[in-house]
Amino acid sequence: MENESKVLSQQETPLEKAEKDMPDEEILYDLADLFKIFADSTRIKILYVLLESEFCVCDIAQVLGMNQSAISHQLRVLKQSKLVKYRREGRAILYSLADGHVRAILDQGMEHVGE
Amino acid sequence: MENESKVLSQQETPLEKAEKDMPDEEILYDLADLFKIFADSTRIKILYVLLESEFCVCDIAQVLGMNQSAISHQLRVLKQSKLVKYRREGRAILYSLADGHVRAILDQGMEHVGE
DNA sequence: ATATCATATGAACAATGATTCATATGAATG
DNA sequence: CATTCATATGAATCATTGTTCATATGATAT
Repeated sequence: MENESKVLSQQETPLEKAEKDMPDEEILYDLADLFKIFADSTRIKILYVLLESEFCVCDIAQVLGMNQSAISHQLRVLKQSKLVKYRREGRAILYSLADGHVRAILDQGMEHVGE
Repeated sequence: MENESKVLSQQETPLEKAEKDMPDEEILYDLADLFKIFADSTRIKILYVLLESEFCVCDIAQVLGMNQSAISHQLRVLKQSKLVKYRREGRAILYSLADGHVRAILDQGMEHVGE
């Protein structure tokens, strides 16, 4: 007759299961890198501005009360991580959100922050 | 007869709306701080382990192949941000996820990373 | 009580990253 | 074509942070 301890010994332990279910190292790095983008209040502010509409660099800088260079550097980061896209309009370059994931991630975070 | 340009001039511009809809500075800092927690692959790994079950510090250290001190330091960060809780069991201290938000945030991030 | 095991803590170090300043690029306009 | 306006880039600086090493705390078992 099978006793419970014997059955248990054939199953994987929680530790083994945790190890087995762990995503690949590379995926986890990518995930951390994604959250790094959201881990700066300047970038978060930029994303919130772009939730409303597309804007040029100088408008974003004005709303945030920061200099143009700082915003341009951060837009570069956002561009590289495919969270924003851009198009030229006359002299200006208009930035906008690349897709709906940004809003989803911000909203999910806000839910935990609680407001 | 109301013409469209007159109505438009009475409405707020996208820039004004973006400014108005921006959450308070303090909230945005809290949000950035939350994402900072997820912005490190060691902490992400710890959270993934804890998705499975509660574990003691030494088990987590073993699974991740890191020394005990590093894990303890990171658990401190996770504890301070209310993402994990803990209880004593004999000599060991067992850590577990504080609530379901952790899984929700990780899943949302994974969706963008794409796997 | 003392030795042991699990965890926490503090200091030090290296690495990363955000902002500023100065300057370069590059398109548009006169 | 030269000037101007908008944006990008590079170097420098300052702050933050993850890890390690050494050690402290604190509970348990002999």
